[in-house]
Amino acid sequence: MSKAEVVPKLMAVFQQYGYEGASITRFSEATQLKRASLYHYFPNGKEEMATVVLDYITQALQEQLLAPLRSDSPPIDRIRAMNQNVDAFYQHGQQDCLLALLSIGEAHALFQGRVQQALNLWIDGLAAVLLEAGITPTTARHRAEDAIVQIQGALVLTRGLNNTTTFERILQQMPEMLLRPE
Amino acid sequence: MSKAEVVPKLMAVFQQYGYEGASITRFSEATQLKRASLYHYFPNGKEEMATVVLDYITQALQEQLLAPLRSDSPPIDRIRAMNQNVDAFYQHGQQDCLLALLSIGEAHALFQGRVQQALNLWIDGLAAVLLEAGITPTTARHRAEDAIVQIQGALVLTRGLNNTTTFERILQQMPEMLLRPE
DNA sequence: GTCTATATTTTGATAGAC
DNA sequence: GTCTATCAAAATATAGAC
Repeated sequence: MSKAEVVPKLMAVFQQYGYEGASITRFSEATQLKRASLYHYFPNGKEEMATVVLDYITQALQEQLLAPLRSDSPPIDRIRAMNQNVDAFYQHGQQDCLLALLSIGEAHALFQGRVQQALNLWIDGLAAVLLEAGITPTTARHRAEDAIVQIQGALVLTRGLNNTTTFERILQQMPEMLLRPE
Repeated sequence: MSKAEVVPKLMAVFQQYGYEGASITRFSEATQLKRASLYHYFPNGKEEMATVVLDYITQALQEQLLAPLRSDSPPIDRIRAMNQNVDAFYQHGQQDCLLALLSIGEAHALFQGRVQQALNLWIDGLAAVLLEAGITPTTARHRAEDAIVQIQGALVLTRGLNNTTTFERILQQMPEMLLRPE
């Protein structure tokens, strides 16, 4: 099995259990590899696994969420395209966000830099579209932050209420929220 | 030391490390009690501790966040009063929300009922104020959900960006967001 | 109510065979 | 590259003294 096949399975474990809840045993079950095999791929254990997974999702962020924002369609259609992929990315809100999970507990100190970088990529990508749509810079930045705030908050509520309707509603109202007149 | 003095210290550990990251050793350090003493108070260990902490914060939610919503001031002032306490409750966004943390990993199955109940109390309390302010029922429910979404999302961003400005801005714009014309 | 001591299980990690 | 075997450390939990 190649490393490229292993990483998404590790990601799934981190997404389900968070950093401290993700044990080597759980990784072993998810990948069908014994503990020692995992250490062959990742000599520094869990911390290295999380680093690789973070790089993997940062690339997914760029390809699946940011790329659609740079098409030549009208701004509102680009945001809708991103949101369709957001919906798939988080499985209608049923999948936790790793950037949020890796900010908790001892993971926070370890991965703060990478998490911050990924979130800023996302915010900057959204703000760029809003600028193109004629929104002023400060407002564009604020609204882009609000979009990520709403996605992350909706994920929390989806889990807490055990119900994806809020997540879907938030995504639906987001394009017009972002592009409303100032 | 009484149980009432112990509970807030346990809460702080859960808030910092999440459910799976909170170990009996960390509880022992935080309370200055040896492991066995903690089992004297909570024979069922960590699960019972989390249950008691959840009841404790549900009460704090009612007293500190919901009570201000039932004053006889104008709706906008009541929401502002709640938000002042939200700001203190989460220490300007620097303290994680236990309702979010206890929805992760194995904690989710254990505490889903209590978490859902607490979140619905909060949403219902906010929606009631919006109804009094003349907002129609469906919109009131949606906006109340949006408020909790924004608070939770802002907490995630505060941690991820290592910066409380977004949290403060979200709280500041929330009263007018909630009461804007339909 | 708090402690020491101890038992048990789980976790993280490594050595070395194939 | 994957495994078995093994270890040390940490975690959960209990018994019983004071």
